[in-house]
Amino acid sequence: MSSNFERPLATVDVVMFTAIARRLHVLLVQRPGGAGEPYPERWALPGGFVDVSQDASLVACAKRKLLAKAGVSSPYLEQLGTWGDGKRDPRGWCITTAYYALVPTSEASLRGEPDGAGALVPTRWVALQEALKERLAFDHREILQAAIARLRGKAEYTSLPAFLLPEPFTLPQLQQAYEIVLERPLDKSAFRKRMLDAQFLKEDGEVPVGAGARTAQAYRLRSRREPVVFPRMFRSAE
Amino acid sequence: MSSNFERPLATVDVVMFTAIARRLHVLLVQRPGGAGEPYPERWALPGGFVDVSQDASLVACAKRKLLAKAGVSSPYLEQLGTWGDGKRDPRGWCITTAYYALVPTSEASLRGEPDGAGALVPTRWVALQEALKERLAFDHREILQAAIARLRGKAEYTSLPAFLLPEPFTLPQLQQAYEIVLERPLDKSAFRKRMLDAQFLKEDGEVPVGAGARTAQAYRLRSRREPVVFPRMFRSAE
DNA sequence: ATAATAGTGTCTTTTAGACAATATGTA
DNA sequence: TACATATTGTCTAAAAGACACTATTAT
Repeated sequence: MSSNFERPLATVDVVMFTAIARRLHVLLVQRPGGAGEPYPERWALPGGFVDVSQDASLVACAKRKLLAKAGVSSPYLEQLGTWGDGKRDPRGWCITTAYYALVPTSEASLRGEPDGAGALVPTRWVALQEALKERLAFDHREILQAAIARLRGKAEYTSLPAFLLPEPFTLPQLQQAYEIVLERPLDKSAFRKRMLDAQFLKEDGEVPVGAGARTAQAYRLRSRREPVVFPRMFRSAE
Repeated sequence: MSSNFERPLATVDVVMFTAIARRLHVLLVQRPGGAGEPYPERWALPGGFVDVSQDASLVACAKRKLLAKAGVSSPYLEQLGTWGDGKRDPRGWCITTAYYALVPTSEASLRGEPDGAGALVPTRWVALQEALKERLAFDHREILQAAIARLRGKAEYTSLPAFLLPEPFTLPQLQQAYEIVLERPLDKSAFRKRMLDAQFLKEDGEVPVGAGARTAQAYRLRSRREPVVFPRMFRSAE
């Protein structure tokens, strides 16, 4: 019967983004160093085998890892893609479905989780620039680059960067989130018009903004599920 | 060790689109009727188990199915997403990675392939409207809907519908491809400006267009690999 | 000449970018 | 009051939509 094919290994990896000190960071974990372990002690994206007896679905598996590693339970989470071939894992033909998540800055608390043997798995937020210099395990560099491309691409025409902010937030903070993702300055007036016209924000009081300056209008997202799509890209992206 | 987890089943499905008689069609195959077969005799997307001994990668597996079922070897092919949980297949926890392909109209020749037992697997191009009425096997209706949403979505701001056409083609034919995908008429002048400004076409002679009418400029794609991204969406999509 | 379809031009509308000007809070 | 930052306004530019107009070919 067809279901008697040899089954490939199945894993889930998660690219978790957060903004720290005005720079994008990504969560990396260090692989164990034991004998027989692939890529011992290399840094890698958090992930692991799908546990058929525990995970109801692929996305449930991703959420489990998100909670275990970053302590967040419902950030923005989207499937990024699936990589599968006979060579990406020395243990055999292996499929990984990758997700990416945007973790609001304040919630980005680290959790050094004990692994199966009770040892602490080293875990840290790494600036994108540094992470791309690392020799990551498996094809995780390629997956990370795909995640960055997806995030940057969607930032050009959706409200996606808003999910990097804890609520409520101000328009200047939102603009800063965009600038962190896109790595270029945006015009203040055009930015504000665009955001307010898109109808995805609702007002939520005012907040002081420090050091003898005017208070700012605070906003919340109308929906934390999906970003809204703008009718046009930012111009300098062309 | 971690690789001793029970492995889920792994399959690949392909949503093949083509344009026939000014309507989008999708390729469906009929599932076998034998005892123990899930969804016997239901129509389904072409697909099947990843063959670890034969397929170098997931995309190679998708290409194999594309060649076997529709007889095309290098149409536009893009990963759509991956569905995986314990309930979508009665045979067990099953992951499927779905691809979608745009098959140029003239190449859409059907191949009734013999299956393992030598019987012919019923295969047909079905108009989208009809396909969505069918009670498809597994979660193939959901996958099909995701593919349609992706195709329509990308048609709003990329040159994707061009991959439905055999080369060379004319601008009016390209406009028709867009109208078939988007299911709404587009303005001729705005459409032409947009396409020509995007620099993804190169001229390739002229072609008569029949019945006492002016000949049309023919074009080819500069690249059949990737569609180009326009700086703005079609307006009526807002 | 006529019909049919390809291709162009013009005007308006929308939205972004540049950047100056105004508003409002704290020290 | 002075300063810092939020917020608004004005002008220009780019691109799309509407739609009328011109061009070219077969009969």
